[in-house]
Amino acid sequence: MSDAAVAPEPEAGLVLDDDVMATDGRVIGRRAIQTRRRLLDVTAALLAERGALDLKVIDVARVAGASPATFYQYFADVEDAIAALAAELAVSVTPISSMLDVDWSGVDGLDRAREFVAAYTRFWDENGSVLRIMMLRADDREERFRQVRRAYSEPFMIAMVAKVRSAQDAGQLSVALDAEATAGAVLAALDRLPNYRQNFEKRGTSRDAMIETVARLAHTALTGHPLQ
Amino acid sequence: MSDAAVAPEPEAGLVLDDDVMATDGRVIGRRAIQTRRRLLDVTAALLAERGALDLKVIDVARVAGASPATFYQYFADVEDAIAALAAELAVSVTPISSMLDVDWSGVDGLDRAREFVAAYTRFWDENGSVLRIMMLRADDREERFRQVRRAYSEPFMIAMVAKVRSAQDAGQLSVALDAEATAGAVLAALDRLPNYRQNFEKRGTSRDAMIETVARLAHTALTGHPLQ
DNA sequence: TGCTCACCTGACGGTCCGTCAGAAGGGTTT
DNA sequence: AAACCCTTCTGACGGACCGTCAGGTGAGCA
Repeated sequence: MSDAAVAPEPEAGLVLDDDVMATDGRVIGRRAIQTRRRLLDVTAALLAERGALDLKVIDVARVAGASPATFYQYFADVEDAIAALAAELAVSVTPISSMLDVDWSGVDGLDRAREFVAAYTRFWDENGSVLRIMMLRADDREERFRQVRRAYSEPFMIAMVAKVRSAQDAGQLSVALDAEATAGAVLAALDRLPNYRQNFEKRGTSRDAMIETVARLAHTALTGHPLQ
Repeated sequence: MSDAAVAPEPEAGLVLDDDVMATDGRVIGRRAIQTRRRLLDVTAALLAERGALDLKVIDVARVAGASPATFYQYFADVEDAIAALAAELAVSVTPISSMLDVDWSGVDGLDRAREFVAAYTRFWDENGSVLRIMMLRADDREERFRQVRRAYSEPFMIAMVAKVRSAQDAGQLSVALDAEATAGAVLAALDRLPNYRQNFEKRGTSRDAMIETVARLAHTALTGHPLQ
């Protein structure tokens, strides 16, 4: 039969599919978990394909081979599904924030910075369509997304603030710089730059050059080492 | 008298209410211009008040005291109105991009940087709800918003790239830094940081400290002067 | 085979969209 | 001021999508 709707990615990854509840509060079983996952995967796919504002429940359901009513069994609305996707990303990004645990003040600090920036940029390339909505709705003061964004950003902020403080303690970095603001500025650049990439490439700036440059700027801002 | 033929357009009035067309292509008169403006103002107000995704044509029309059909006479849909608002912002931001025309390499360079960052942050505080959608939809590869965003960002990019290049020519700044990417990183930080402000203030970082810190980081990135 | 319960869906009232044809406004001519 | 005309506005409508029921379906088990 060719009536099979889009086959969802079998690669599950580190998802929190256990302890998931339906909208009526009951804990769901194995079959329901699969259905929910299919709906989430289709939501992510359509989000990447069309834009952010053209996402209809009816389309997600149809592509997932389910009825719209099924969608509402697991999510209050489309944003609820996007929030669930964003919460998964907040978990799956931790390997990247862990990359900040190594010291950047040594001779290979710039190499570590470069690896980190490359990994973070790649993560945005892969998940930008969900992350962008997370950012937008958090900026819009939607509490649900603010919480998810905090969970997402916190590890980066903590690690970067620690770098700034230790550079300041070592006398490498001016204490006129606010540690939180410095970390925030670096993270802000990392969060927006991947979105500018297409424009850069149109102007002749390659992805690698962008990563190299941002790595150097971040390295300087977080360690106080001179710009090289 | 009032219809002086050769009078050059006073480009100061940052609104493009002249030469505005209805969706059917006809040039509209004075009464229609007022109606259109009312609809735009209400759109901006509701956008700031509720979030980005909860904006209905029917609400805009009702608050503006018009019929939904009137709205469609001037805009194809809600996004079209937001794009028009963003286009106005791209014009009204030019006084701020002009602030970059002064030199930052002298002893008062940091003061100029601080003034610039403060002005740009304030502009985001006032117009963030429209700018955020412009950014999101441009990131979503919506051509209309990409064009508006380019018009908005271009003056900043040009001026910042010029700063980087001249610092590199003067031997103040490493040529390992790509000029476009450096300018983009600074602009990226400026575009996202105002949105993090609330979180900062919750953590005890004041608005002024944020501006001060970002000004120092931007000053260093664009001039090559050491971080002070 | 038939039972059971977790899971799924058809169908429906309601809201909003986007588009007409025609009404209302307001300026000009007679 | 009445008649005219062009611009601007709107009531009303078919259609799309929303979100919610009550009831249908099927996998596992006796």
